[in-house]
Amino acid sequence: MNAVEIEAAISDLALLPFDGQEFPFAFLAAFGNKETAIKRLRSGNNNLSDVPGGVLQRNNIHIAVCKAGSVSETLKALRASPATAKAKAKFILATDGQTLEAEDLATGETIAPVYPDFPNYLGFFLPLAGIATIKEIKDNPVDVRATGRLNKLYVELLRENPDWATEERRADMNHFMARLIFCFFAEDTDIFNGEGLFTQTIEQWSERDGSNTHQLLAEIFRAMNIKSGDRGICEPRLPNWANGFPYVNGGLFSGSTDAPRFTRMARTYLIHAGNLNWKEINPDIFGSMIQAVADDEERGALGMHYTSVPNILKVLNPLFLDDLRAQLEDAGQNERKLLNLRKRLAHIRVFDPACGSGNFLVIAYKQMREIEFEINRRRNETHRGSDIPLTNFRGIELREFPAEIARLALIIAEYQCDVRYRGQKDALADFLPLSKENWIICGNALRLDWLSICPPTGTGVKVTADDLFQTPLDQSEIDFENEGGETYICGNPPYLGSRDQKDEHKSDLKALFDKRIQNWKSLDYVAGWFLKAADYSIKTQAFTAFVTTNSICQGLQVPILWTEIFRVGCSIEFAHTSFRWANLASHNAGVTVAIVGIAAQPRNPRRLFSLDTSGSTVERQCMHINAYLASGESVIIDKASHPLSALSEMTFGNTPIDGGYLLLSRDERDALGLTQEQQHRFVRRILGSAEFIRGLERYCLWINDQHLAEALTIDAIAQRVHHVRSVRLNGGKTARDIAERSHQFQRMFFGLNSTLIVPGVSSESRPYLPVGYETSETVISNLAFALYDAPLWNMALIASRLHLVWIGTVCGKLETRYRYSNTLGWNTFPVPLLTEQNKADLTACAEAILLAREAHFPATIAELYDPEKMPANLRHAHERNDEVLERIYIGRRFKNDTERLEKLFELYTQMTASAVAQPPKKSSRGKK
DNA sequence: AATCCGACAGGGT
DNA sequence: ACCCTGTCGGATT
Repeated sequence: MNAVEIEAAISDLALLPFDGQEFPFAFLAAFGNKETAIKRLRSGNNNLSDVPGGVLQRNNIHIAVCKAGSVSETLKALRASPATAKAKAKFILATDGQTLEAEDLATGETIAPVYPDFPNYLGFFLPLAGIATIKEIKDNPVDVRATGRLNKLYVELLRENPDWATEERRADMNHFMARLIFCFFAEDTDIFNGEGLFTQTIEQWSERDGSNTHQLLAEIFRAMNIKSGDRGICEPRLPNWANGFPYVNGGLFSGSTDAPRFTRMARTYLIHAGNLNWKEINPDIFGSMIQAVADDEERGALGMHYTSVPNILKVLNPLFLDDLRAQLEDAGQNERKLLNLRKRLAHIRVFDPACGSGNFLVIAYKQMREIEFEINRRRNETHRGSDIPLTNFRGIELREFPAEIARLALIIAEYQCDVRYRGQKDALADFLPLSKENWIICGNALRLDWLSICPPTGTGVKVTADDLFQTPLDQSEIDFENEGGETYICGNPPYLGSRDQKDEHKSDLKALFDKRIQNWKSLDYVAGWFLKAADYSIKTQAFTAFVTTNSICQGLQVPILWTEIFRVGCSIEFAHTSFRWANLASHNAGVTVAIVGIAAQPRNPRRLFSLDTSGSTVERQCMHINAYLASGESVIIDKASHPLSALSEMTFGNTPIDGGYLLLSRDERDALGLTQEQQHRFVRRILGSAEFIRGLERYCLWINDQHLAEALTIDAIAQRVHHVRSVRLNGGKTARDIAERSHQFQRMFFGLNSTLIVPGVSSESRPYLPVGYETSETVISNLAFALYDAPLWNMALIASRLHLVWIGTVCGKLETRYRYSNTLGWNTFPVPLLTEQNKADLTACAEAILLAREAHFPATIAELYDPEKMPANLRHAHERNDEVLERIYIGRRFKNDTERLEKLFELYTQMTASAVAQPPKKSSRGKK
């Protein structure tokens, strides 16, 4: 269950008449306990309580219902109960149906609301559902509740008004929801005259069956679009109950006042939502929660998508907030400096070209208001109106609903800041009517002209949007109050790997990259934002920082994207290396992201952030940050089809493309019922990454053409080949191309005498890359790389710390795992010319590593290279190997990985600069 | 003809 | 319900 569902369940429970017998079980059920678990507790089997009327669930909660007036004593008894400690309860809770007291035993936090109000403490109870660590949700239960209630309303309205769910009317529906949210907020914050005016008006004047609710709403909306001076003359006359609503407009209440039809339930949901305290809505996170309401795909994870404030600050602080705060610090009490800073604040534009529901803009705005307030405080002008115009916070968003919400979130943020810093009275005086300017553009950011939406100061650029999309007409008429100002571009644009892009995404990228660079089809969708930002920055001196999938700074994409960004004239000003971007949606694994800041005139020093092992941020300052987000001159590693140094050829393993029919478990192999001789002829051991690393047993059919006829006489084999064929015929082009030789892998490579195997993906926790020596009988699958019949000293290189550092930097990654590549990592690996003596020494080192492993037979590679348990003799063998190899490079051990990487980049640059073509080398690879 | 990638995916605990 | 760690084969070059 997610937070929204739990909220709904406990709210429902609190509304029911109190039933002492039932309460503990209903409470547990509300937090997602299964029927069977409840049944077991009810029967007493799993009830560990030693308190009268108590229910105790292990590792969870001890609940007791007591007679009226004895709640406090009962809680005391629960706290003192030996069973509470023994069962490791996290919470204790006592209630008599009048009041409820509970304690979080881990934190000592207690609550004591009157019974019907306990759902207000959702955040307190969330650890019961295992979502304790989410600070934003715990601190903002109102946002979760609001989301849940609006969602119910939204779903019910669409059910009753199917026409509003159509493409044409979705915009109306979204606009309608935005209006409601505004009204809910306004009635709880004195923006409307009278607390609860909106909800009460609906409740009093509409029919209980909901039949005329839409008419009421239409009238209220109409009122909010009529200035008070015009109220007397408008046609038709406003009814009295609508006349109490102020003129708001601001685009929010202009246009059609149409409202969807309500059912009895929808009306109840509306009132239920209105009864929440919207004053406490937190626009930082409310927007990202609520946007899921209008998104069919996201609705299942309602309230689970939000971008946490600390993560957003990872972008905004280095981009410009740190600098503002430093200037504030520097100003001290100096009048002139304070005024300069205030003026500077007023001319800062923040532009998020993928703004979603406005997270980044809202937080940037709030942070800037905080700084401005500090200035005003030092100058004793605390009631002074803000000089920071909301219209300097611009955004582009593709989806309509989030775009509506973003604008609303900014309006709410502005009001809340005014209340907080200037007081309720001043805040109200300036609030209505809303400005009608529209600074959140709904459109495709990759197709729109950013210069028009966020024009450079002093130029009169008109909207020149691309033919496909229309920019709102009045857009170019909005003046930026940005004369002599600064522009900061930020955000978290969508990521979409090359393979997962739809035609529309591809064509967006094509419009940007085609005719400009090669191989753009392999870029992630997010790359489009970086290119547009780079182009924009060159013209306007803007600074940009985006959250991005880390893959644009790894492997294949680096030479494609960054060569162009650097060519345009931008460089990386600051960066945050890979970290996991928490996404609460269960099963939706968090994605690994980086933050990259680019600028045409980057400020110094360059700042490179990363997370240390304990998860806290560390900052390094350096002269340059390269495209791999490492400190150092801009070196870009291109793929090479043969080794640049004098190394053996490494080949990609054999791809089955078999739907599982060429691959065999041991049981499947035995089930073929082959004779010893047949098995020897047609079946081989096969290794991919997992098999090699974890020592798993796997086999495959391996049929040479000259034995095909014989193989097909064996029924079990013939059937499998037949299945492979049909799988391939139904597959993609790659598969169809080889359908006519379905007894074989895509390729049939193997070693004549020996094979070195390097896994394609392996855990980053290991201190060395796994590499193994296998007999020629073993087949290497596409999930690993192979060196067929290569001298053993090659293995010494792969097993070295130097190589791990190189691979970890220049190859792609799977999240943060090492992902090996022959073309990007092995062929580019810079190695000094090795003497025969060097090779002999390295061969001895490799043998020593193999022997050290052998001593622990049958331990797997995963066990041997577990950083906690790596055996001492193996560690020694690797130390020795590193010692020998590093002496070949620089005559001593390297001090650290930074030094290793610098040397490797240096060698690589030398090797590629000398441009002496290496003769292509063919290894003695078996081929049939 | 040869591989690189995954707003992941699947197994283990 | 996380935590750990690498499948699989299509799309792209």
